[in-house]
Amino acid sequence: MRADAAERWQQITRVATDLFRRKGFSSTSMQDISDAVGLLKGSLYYYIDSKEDLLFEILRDLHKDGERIIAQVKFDSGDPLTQLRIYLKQCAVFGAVHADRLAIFLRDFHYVPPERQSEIISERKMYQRTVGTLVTEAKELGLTPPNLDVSLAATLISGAVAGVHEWLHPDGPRPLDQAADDIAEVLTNSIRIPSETEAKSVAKKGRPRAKVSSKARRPV
Amino acid sequence: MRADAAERWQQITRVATDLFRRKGFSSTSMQDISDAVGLLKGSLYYYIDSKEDLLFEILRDLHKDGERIIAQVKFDSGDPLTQLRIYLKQCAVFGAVHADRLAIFLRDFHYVPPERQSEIISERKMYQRTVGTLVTEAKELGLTPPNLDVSLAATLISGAVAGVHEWLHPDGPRPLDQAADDIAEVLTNSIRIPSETEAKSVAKKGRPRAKVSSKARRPV
DNA sequence: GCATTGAAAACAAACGATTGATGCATCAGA
DNA sequence: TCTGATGCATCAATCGTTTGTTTTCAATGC
Repeated sequence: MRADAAERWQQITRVATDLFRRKGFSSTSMQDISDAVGLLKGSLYYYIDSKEDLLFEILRDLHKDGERIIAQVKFDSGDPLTQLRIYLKQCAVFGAVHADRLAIFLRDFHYVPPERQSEIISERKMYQRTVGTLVTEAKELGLTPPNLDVSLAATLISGAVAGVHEWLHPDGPRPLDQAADDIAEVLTNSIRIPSETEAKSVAKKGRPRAKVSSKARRPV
Repeated sequence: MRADAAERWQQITRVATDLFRRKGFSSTSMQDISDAVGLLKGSLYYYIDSKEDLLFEILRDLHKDGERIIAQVKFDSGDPLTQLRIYLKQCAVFGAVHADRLAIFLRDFHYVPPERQSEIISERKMYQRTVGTLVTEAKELGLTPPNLDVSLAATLISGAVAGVHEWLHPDGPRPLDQAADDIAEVLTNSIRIPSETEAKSVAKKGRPRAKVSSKARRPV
């Protein structure tokens, strides 16, 4: 077999990932993909079975990468909040590194044929379940406010870390590791018991606030 | 008796909103909409100029509702963290109530013709700017950890509250007002100064876990 | 070392279906 | 009768996909 077959496949998935991310799955045509690859659109079907199949392959690869990352997280040290922090940091890094495919997953997953969805969807539930477990344990140990709604907090935190991919980039101004650390800390802090701090009286004079500027311009 | 023109228009936007939410903008056809409304697809063009125009009208209505809600928020009482809590609560309620159009906005906004996007996009930036301002003020007053990354925290909180619409429903098990209150509190708590709490020794049977030591210190 | 061969890889052309959109006819109510 | 509202037929373009053919190139035989 030709050695560049695998290379072509990688090229196709890479190009398709980029287009799906930018334009969305259903408004990306096979023509778009084949143009970017440099083939005729019919030739793509030598590598894939269908457009939905291509989406499935991309997301399944993401799924595998996600499983591998999660398996590397060590849960055997520290209190639940420390563990949660470590876990959330990993999630943040993962989101930044795989932002493209993650965005496609969160937005276009429903285009995957239903009978093939189950092979992918398990991972996300496990994400949320892991967070939920750690939050629950933290509350049982008295590390959280006693009236904390565990389910709500876990869902909120899961959703927050799932949205990180939209704005955290691996090549941003700050090192990714530091930013992910901060993210994990802020999110973990959201269920910690706050100290009763008084505001230092830094009297601010009349502050202009963000205001609704309705420049009702009608370009129509 | 031609007053049912407005009624038809409402019906069209309502049906389109539902379809756009469930299937996405680009995979919802005019045929789908006209079928649901009970007209032939050609007849829809008596009410709209184009498919993108219909999307624009829907999102602009959402935009207006958003502006109205924000204008009602009172910023003149309490410390920044209290104000932030109030603001985030309003955002959460808004997200739950207008979940359909918000989901469309966050996912399919880029289908709005570029020359019309500016009329809508201002609102979202203001959301984030308001959060950023309040977080900054809180830090200046010493209400947050001194090493808090203001920009990161604000972005994180904004993203978290923007994702609430995916899981918070007005007719959920808990009253919407209570749930939104909890959400706002948890998110505000994320930038509060935590107290150094020690975990109560709650013996957990089963697997040995959660070694509670003096690891409660926060690095960074 | 060169010609032959056969599968891999890509082209070329078309398929039927659907897309958003248009123009005109028609119908009903004021 | 006049006008707002809808039906009806159709447009060109594009969609994802299929089929048959051609090109490319490494392995093979001699």
